[in-house]
Amino acid sequence: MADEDHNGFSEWGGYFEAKKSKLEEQFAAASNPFRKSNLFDGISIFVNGLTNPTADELKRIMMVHGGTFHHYERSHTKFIIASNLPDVKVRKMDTSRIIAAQWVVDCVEQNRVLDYKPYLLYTNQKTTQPRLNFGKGKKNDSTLDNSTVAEETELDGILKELQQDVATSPKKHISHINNLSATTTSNHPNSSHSARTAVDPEFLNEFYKNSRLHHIATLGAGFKQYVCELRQAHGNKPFVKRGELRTLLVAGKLLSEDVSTKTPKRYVMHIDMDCFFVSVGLRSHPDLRGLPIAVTHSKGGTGATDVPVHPQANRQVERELFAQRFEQHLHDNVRADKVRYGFQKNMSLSEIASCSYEARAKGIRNGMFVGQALKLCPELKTIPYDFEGYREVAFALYNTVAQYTLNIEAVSCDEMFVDLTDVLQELQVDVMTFVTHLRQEVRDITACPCSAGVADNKLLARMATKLAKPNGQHLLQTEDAANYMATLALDVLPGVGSSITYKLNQAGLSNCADVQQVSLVRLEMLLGKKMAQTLYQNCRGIDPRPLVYEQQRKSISAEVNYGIRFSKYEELEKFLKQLSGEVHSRLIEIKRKAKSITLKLMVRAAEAPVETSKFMGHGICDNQTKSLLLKQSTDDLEFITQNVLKLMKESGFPPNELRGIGIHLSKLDDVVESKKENLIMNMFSKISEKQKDKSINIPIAIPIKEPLDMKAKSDSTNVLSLLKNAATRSKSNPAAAFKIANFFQVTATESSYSSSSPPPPPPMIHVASWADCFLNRSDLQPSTSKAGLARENKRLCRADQIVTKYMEELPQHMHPAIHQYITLNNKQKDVAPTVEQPEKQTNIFVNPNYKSLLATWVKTEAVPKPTDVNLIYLNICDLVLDNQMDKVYEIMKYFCCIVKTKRRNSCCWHMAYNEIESNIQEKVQEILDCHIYIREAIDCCKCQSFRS
DNA sequence: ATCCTCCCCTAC
DNA sequence: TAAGGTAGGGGAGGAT
Ligand SMILES: Nc1ccn([C@H]2C[C@H](O)[C@@H](COP(=O)(O)OP(=O)(O)OP(=O)(O)O)O2)c(=O)n1
Ligand SMILES: [Mg+2]
Ligand SMILES: [Mg+2]
Ligand SMILES: [Mg+2]
Repeated sequence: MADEDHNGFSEWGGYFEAKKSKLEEQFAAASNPFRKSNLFDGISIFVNGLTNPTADELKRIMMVHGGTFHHYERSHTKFIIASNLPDVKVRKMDTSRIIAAQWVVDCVEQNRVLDYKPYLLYTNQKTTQPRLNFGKGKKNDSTLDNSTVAEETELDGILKELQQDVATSPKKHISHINNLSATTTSNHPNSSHSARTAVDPEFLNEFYKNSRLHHIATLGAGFKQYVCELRQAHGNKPFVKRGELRTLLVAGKLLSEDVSTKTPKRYVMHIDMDCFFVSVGLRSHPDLRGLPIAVTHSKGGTGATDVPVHPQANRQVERELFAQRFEQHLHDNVRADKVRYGFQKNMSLSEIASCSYEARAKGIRNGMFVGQALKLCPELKTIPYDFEGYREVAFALYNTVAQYTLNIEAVSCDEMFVDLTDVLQELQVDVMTFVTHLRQEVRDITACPCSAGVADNKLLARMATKLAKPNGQHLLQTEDAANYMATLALDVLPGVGSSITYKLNQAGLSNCADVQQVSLVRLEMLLGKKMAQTLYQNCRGIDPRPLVYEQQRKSISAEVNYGIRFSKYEELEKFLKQLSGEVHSRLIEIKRKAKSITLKLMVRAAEAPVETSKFMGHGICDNQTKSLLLKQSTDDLEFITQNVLKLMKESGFPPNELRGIGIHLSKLDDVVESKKENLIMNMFSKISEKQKDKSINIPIAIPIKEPLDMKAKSDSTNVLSLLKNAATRSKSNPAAAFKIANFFQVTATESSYSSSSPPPPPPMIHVASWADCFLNRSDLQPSTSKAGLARENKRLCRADQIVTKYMEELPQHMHPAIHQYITLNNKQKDVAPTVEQPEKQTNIFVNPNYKSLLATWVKTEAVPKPTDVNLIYLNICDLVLDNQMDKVYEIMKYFCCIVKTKRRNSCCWHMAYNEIESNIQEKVQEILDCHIYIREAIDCCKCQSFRS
């Protein structure tokens, strides 16, 4: 609670504190004196939309009977009370908690907590998981929080702070604000179906929500970022936790005596959670401990051995094709078995994300199909995913380690390398004593076991972890390394998978001992230079790689190879646009720009059956990739989308043959140290820089120091007022107005071309389509024709150059939102030149373009200025007073949406929104004696935790 | 030589 | 039914 004053948070103290205490007081005052029973003790509800009794009434009932009323949905909200909800929204929700208001009434009437199931609104529920939101704070989970140290150290504070702000990938950010005038349209609660194929607009969300691989990838990337931020925030401060541990160890007489004389030795630790998903899952299924368990989407049991299979799917054929194509996989045990048994009739092809060690004893492995696993172990129990839980435990793991050292190389959400040399040096403690303590701490906090290996390089540390698992630790001495390695199979080496193992096997090498006997040259012939070098060293236990603490991202992508079934180009195009939006928002999230766009396609192999064995799977496919080098790096959605569509068209594949689509952005520009000082000023100066190296003579009107002047004058340096001033000023000061109008008219003309109309079609020269090259495999060497195509593309690029230049350059120097806003104001001024404006500034929302303005504000300001928040609030208030409730609703809805999508992790923005919203609610209450129903507020655990 | 594009491979 | 993503390393072969 005391850690809100980092990163400009404190600016928010006032707003935020006010809100917090108000809410708390409200509740405390309302709940205590009037309580009649404890009927709803421990039960919380959130009212979504219009209900009978009303939300207010339900709130009163809950309070009177000891329950909790949530003003917005939280992760731990027990029930959502609703009467009917729009279909679209229902799909995004966990319908198993949505019940009718009547339940509350009936409970009170009978004075007991009734079974809620008869009151479920949606009975054909799907158990979907919320899609990962990395930036969401820890939820108030007792297993995690109760056991953390009572006193909050400084690092602790930073940890908690940063935990909120790390990169995210939330997947449920559309605002749910009920229309004020909502005469709730007729909905069909039971028509709610899951999005089966990518044709359904909800598919992308639904898929990502449920994709384990998406979740672990996102988490992994998040933790790499997290480590960077922790390190940057930490500076040279001491690690408080080290001192505590030292005291503890002194008390227990566990410090090594002679250590001070030892030559400093390097200690690399590798730490990894044991069967991560399973361990997390078992926390809520304690009865299943000790049994063979798997985490999977499939329910398991008999259902999984008698799964419905599409009548036109042919598992036998697919199995054989797979065998032909991926011969090398048949020598990989897991995959070979997957082929041999997995494709048997009616066996579930759902993958096991993680299985318990009891299951492993029966031969079950991570990644195996459920059907096959059930053959190995018919009593295998399955448990569902708990993505939120993985996030929490992963944070706990990282945070625990981070309190001792930040020499951490993040590997994945359940795994990292740590250089312990420093800590050990300071603590003068034996390595394994330290590791024991650390692991115990992780276990205490997470209730999940982990294992750790220590050695003097990463490879051996990994090997040591393998030896240690499960729930153990191991120190691998370098002297023993070569001998130990000799006993190992090849594929246990990191970087050696089924293909390389296969190649080596073909060459007569079947384990590390064999490879140790082989010359470097021979390995090079087999595997290429780099792999040979690595393998040559690794099989001897040598690994010179340093730990990389701050990992710099090199690319970003979004890919879906599941549920891709299109019949028309329009469907495909719609999906491509969605997917472009997805990568784009990820790109924005990391605040970078990309210079290269790659479209990756999975296309049904000619021989492969149209219906895949795995439900909605990609089956056997050929992969194709096509990339485009931009003239300049971009983060413009429209531009990216257009290029993606262009690449797609070039590919020429029929939509119905596609089985997977991915968009990759690479050649990212350098990271900018976010000096969010005054973005708008940067924009102005960028324009003038551009001006210099451009030979076109655009009259530049705003001297760089103009905004500076404004800054000085208008006591607030915020974007909003700057924008407003720029606009107003143009009205009151004709000279300035001329200049500004002049300038923006020029740029606006160019940009309206670029943003509203698609680029002109390229000259119609025959270009061999990408698919042509691919489909007529027999005709041409693909490489030749591809090269030809590439050449062709480049030429076309050059032909478009002049137009393209504008299209690419303009949007990134000045945000279209901003010039549209300003231009519009100026245009209006031109059209109806000017009654002298009174002192009172015009309401921002009078401008038809207010949405852009809002969006720009949210996007450009890392931390919203109180002045701006106030301004927005006052402006909306005006509308309320003016009884323009439709507009108020519209604004709030949009604002909420923007904050949620653009500022997922920024609690100061969440609070800004909440602040405005609650104040507006009050105003509405006061003036109109009614309430704007908001279905879902900003959904962020961190903010919530402040209030509870 | 060195770069680039289009792959393939691996890991979680 | 099922949710087969994502990032990085690196090789082959052509362009420069
Ligand atoms: N094919 C795979 C491999 C892993 N994972 C997920 C689930 C795992 O729990 C998590 C961590 O992967 P690990 O390789 O660390 O495997 P486990 O933690 O499950 O087991 P171990 O005890 O071997 O580390 O990643 C997955 O979804 N699919
Ligand atoms: Mg693990
Ligand atoms: Mg792991
Ligand atoms: Mg391996």
